[in-house]
Amino acid sequence: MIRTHDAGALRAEHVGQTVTLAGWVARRRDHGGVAFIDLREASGVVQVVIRDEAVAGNLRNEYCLKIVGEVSLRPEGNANPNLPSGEIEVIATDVHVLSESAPLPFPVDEHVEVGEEVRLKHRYLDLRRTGPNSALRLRSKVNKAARDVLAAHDFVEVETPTLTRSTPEGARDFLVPARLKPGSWYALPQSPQLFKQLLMVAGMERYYQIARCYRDEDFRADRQPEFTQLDIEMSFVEQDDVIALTEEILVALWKLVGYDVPTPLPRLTYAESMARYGSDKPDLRMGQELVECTEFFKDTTFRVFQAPYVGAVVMPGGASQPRKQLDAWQEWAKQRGARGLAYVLVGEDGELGGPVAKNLTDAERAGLAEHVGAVPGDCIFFGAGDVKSSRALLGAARVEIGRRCGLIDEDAWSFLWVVDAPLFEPSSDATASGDVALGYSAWTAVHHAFTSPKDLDHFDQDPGGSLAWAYDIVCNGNEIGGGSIRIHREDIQKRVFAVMGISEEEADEKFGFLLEAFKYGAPPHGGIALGWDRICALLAHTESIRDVIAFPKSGGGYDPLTAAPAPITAEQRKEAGVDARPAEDLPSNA
RNA sequence: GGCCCCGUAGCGCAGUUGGUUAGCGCGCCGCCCUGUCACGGCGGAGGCCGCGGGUUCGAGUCCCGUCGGGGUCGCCA
Repeated sequence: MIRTHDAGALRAEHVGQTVTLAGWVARRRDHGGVAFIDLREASGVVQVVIRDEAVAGNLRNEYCLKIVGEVSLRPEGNANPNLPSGEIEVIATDVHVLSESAPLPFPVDEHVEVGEEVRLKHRYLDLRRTGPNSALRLRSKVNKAARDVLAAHDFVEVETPTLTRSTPEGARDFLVPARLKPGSWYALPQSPQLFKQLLMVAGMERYYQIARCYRDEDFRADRQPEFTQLDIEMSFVEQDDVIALTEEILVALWKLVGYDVPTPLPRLTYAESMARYGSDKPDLRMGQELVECTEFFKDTTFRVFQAPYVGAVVMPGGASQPRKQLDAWQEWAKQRGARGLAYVLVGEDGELGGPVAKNLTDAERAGLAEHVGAVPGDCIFFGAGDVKSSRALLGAARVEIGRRCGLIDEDAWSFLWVVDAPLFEPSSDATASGDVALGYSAWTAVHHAFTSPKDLDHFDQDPGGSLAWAYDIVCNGNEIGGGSIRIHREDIQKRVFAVMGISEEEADEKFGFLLEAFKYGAPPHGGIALGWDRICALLAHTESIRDVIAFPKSGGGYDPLTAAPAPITAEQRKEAGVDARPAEDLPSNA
């Protein structure tokens, strides 16, 4: 090694030692006769004293240096308590410039706001900063912690192909031209779903992989075209086994940030979660549950509330919002596709106000506040209409209320399982191309087509009412993972396909290899996939998953650093076979 | 794909009702400075106001389009 000591690890106990350090100039304070250099490297920062002006004067920020010097106690009164190494300094006897630095595109400094675009373009500089740097180090520890837990349970880490066929997650595939078979294409996996099930047939029994997944969808704050899952599959297990293992992993992960996850984690059924929180990933760090009002308004004369569902959510102190703010809520609701957001203000005297109040009967006005749990000064928001969309609106309002009223404790952790998800949903709800593409019936799989029904005997008689052995793990309002017990019996699988309207030919074409594998003594199995980027972002206390990805892409799937995606040459185009005409295109899914 | 916000010096931003030479802080360059720690002082350089078009005597400012970024809904577990 070029260095003998880690700069940031030097303490008073090292005083008197001659050390060789290597690192970067974080800052230079040049006083002419004496200059101070903050030398930064992975372990931290130490102050280097240079008494030769000719040497110090030529140094600039982010020069890469080798320093030989003696560790010395700082003079009386000159210690810096803000620095772990603040009691000492290194008196340089030799300063060697390993590498100069051009003027920086942005300051490599903790306390300077820099736009994300320029940071990502020069991510290697951004990552020199403590915050971004430690996020990646944390991620590495997260990986190790998970691997340790899984290794202790005899899990086998297996890599699966990234050049493959489309997997049935329902998103758009990234496609790769096959040079040796012009006109044919690989798909990048949306997840290793099919492979991990094959590994169960293969008798691996316990598989995991920190797997890269690819989905060609529009981008959001929370999304990257390639992202990472901790992918797990186990044989001979039931739902509780997968849940128990997952909880063990979560305990190990959150231990890294000094939090003891209390297990077993609470569970909520999907139906209950939707009814109480209007969401399948409720944030339990706040209250403000939705209040069912359908029965309360069953005889109402107010037309808007003569609906299959009426629900409410209370905004504490919301009655004092100015009119402009209440109008903003209407806009907010309209943006979500609702007609508006009815509200009633509970005055300090208990009198109800707002445009809706006068439409209510005396009896309704008398009992309303108590029914929804509102107190004087509160605002009651209502959602009325069909159950699903009304609850979704109220659920979103609940979260928004939490944010605006500061009801969420940002230091708190709330975990829960959402279980008993429906097996199917009406295809009309799944407007996407992907899910609908699998079959042409009224029903499509909520999770995916290989999820086991809870009631093996009757699920196809009442597709809309049947439940799945599927479970989602939710943390602070984020779905951080989800999985299911899979179908391992050919007859059940065929019946599920039948409900979804997937013909034998189509099933064969899309994943015949899996169905074939299942003919040879497939074990009962199930698993889970954890959203690794989001989990790391939560642990790092950062908003964006970009902060825990070494080289993330920006909007539109653009990589600001490499400028990918990029055009290709005519030669590449020809060789790759991008324009080759296949013998015949597959039938359209639409 | 819909809607909203933002593009001004290397970085972060200001720029009035449309008005003459576009500012501030940091950084950068030069000089000075022996105890600083986000050191300090003096001086200096640095601008296609994202791009294209329009309105106007006159556009950083108003209008249309476009590109880039961010957010949100759709989509996506």
